[in-house]
Amino acid sequence: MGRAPCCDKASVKKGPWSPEEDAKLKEFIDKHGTGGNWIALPHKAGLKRCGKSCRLRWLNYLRPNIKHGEFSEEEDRIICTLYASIGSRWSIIASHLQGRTDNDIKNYWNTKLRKKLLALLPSFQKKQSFFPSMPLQSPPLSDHHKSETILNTSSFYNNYNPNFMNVSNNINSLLLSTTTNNIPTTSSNHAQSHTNITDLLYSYNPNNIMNVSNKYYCPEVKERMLMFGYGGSGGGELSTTCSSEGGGSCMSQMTYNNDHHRIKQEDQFALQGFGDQNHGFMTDHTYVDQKQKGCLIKNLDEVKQLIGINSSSSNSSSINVDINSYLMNDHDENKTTHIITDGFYRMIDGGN
DNA sequence: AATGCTTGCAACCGCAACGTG
DNA sequence: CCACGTTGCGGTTGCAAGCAT
Repeated sequence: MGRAPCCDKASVKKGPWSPEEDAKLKEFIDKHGTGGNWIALPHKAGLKRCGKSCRLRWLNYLRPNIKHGEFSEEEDRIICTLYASIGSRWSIIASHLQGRTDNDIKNYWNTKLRKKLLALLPSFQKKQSFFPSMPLQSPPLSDHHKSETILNTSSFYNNYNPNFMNVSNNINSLLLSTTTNNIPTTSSNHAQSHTNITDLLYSYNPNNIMNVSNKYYCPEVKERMLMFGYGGSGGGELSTTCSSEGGGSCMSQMTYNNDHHRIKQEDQFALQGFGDQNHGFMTDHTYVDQKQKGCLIKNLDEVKQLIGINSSSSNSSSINVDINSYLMNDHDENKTTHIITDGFYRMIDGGN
């Protein structure tokens, strides 16, 4: 037995909104607000639309101060930074970009920005093995996405070369220098594997392996690492056997207990601060609230600072963008979560 | 000019979280 | 505490426009 539909699908219109519908919705909300009830709104406004559809239309298109059009380099960097930190939490990312909607950012990422980053991947293809003992699998691709040739995760890791630290000097040059011509694609823009870009963003830095304990636990990261195939034992547990010594030959060791609710509730603490105090980019050392223990980005200014676009420096290459050496300090004794996530920024920063 | 392919984006869908009685 | 309705979110899809052949 399925859940009750949110509206009578037989009597609601679907598909693109007409200018008349837009005008009706906008006029109604301008006059009366949403009334705190989107389900009832279309009826009151005289629209033959589902409440969810009205809400979406308003939020993504009709509400004031929506910004459409090209994303700036700064916006690119912010998106990349936040994506590397928190993953596909588009609403959170959108909250850091004035006038952008989560849908906009999601589309932009999926169609353009990810390609820029993927363009970096061929640099790793011919490299030597780095995670030979670490089986990885890609998530299933939707039909929409299956047609594209992708770099598989295993080859990415298996072909690691420490020299990849020097691939690019900074994120700015990365974002500017890559073109779609470099991208190993075949037929569909939809087909690039999320796995691969995530691998890129999460690529491992051996210099950091010794520093990952007692850092700052990022539940989203833990969750996502499993989503992207690091968890292989089916019951939600993963234990990657590897050495964390001698320069590091493994990136993670963790146990996962399917505690998604807890993870979700910690979202509220996300974006308040993040980083690795051992790498000297935190502005203070009081940011770890034992109650919160979140993956925390303090604010946009900090993000900008971390990625080298603060007011004091327009040269992002001069700044160590070691912003994702998070975060591994799960105080639950039943779990250990050691994940390396700063490779991306180290990589584009030349490994400093 | 016609056709097929690719791209970009608006919109839909389903699920989880949240709020309320 | 529970049930149920609503909201918010992220993944996915459909389609129009642009591009290549």
